[in-house]
Amino acid sequence: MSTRDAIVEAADKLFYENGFDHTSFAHVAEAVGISRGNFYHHFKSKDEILEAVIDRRVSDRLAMLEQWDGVGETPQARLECFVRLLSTNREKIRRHGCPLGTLSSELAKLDHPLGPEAKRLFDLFRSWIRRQIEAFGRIEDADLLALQLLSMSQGATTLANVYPDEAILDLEIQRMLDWIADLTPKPTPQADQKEQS
Amino acid sequence: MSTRDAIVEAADKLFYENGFDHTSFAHVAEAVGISRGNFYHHFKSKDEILEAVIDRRVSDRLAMLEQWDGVGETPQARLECFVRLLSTNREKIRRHGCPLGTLSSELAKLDHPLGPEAKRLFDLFRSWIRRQIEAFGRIEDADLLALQLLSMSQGATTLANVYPDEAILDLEIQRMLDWIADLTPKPTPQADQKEQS
DNA sequence: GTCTATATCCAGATAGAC
DNA sequence: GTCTATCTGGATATAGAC
Repeated sequence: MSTRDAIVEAADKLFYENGFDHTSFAHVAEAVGISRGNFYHHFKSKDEILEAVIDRRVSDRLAMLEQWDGVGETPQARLECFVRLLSTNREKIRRHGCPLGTLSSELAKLDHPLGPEAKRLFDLFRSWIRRQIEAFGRIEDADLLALQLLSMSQGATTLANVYPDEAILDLEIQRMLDWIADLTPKPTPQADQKEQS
Repeated sequence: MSTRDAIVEAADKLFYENGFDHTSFAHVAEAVGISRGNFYHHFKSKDEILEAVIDRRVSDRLAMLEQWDGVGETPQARLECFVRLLSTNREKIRRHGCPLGTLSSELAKLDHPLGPEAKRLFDLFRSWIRRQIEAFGRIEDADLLALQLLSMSQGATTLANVYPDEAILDLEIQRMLDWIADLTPKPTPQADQKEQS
């Protein structure tokens, strides 16, 4: 692996664990095993490293979403991949929150020019979830429902970070799974007022 | 107002807008109109200012919750005060997120010793919401439902911060109001119409 | 490409005059 | 109680040797 990639990988991890602003070159240098001065052969500034980290996260998540596209037979099974991600990473989430949400929040507070770039990560999930929901046939409100699932995941990860010692994340995960199950089109047993035409 | 109070007030605002770590004494000094050196007559360290800011937020929210206790006739009306708070502060939320959630997230990333103190702010709302729900007669799951409402508010504020230009916060607020309405014990199951469309 | 050495700046914190 | 002046450390960033 190239030194550049090693820097981006270590910075990605440290930005997540300790925050972008709080992470210094000294921290990254120690993690990679190089000297501080060496950074500037690969990056002109700290912001350039942040940009590379965001790009790395984008391509990483993009690859993951494309892999999920090949999972299961139903959009429900694919949406469950998203929820399962929270379960798999529960320990990290409890300690450091959501890698997307916390970065976005921090850059917003710093009024950082790359804040809008972090939004791309959310857009990635937003549109992928929307496509799954559209596969249910719910075209009109697919985007709103996608935002709803994203909102649930952000609420779950934030609370799990506040109360790391409680089983809150698992409860929220179950709520999300139930929500996905309720998305499935089913014959309406009780009187339903709607379905115009 | 004493200089000490002025410092805490300005620090509270700046910590919220720009983050605790990123806010320097120079920023606070300029906002208050005093010199940097004067801080140390009132506080021994920056962490002491943070502690005072958290105490201020706690007593501030406590007073607000006590005021809400006198609002309306039903627990539903009181819970709506909580949701209305998001609506009233929508512009600040879009720009800086939730004052509780973002502080808690930042202190977790910094591994700051006062991180657990920030949790007190969540506990305040958690127990207040729980009491309102218990007033509905739902004793067993009141705490879980309180966490659910807190989770919704955190998801809503985080997404509103990510997508400040969209009307996402208002949609989430409506979802929360619907959720509160569904909490109300209903005599006739016929009147139950959920939005499963 | 990687290193050491250093420049520059700004942070938190201190000392002491008034 | 407030100020100015200063200490000290750590941050980003640069220069130049190897």
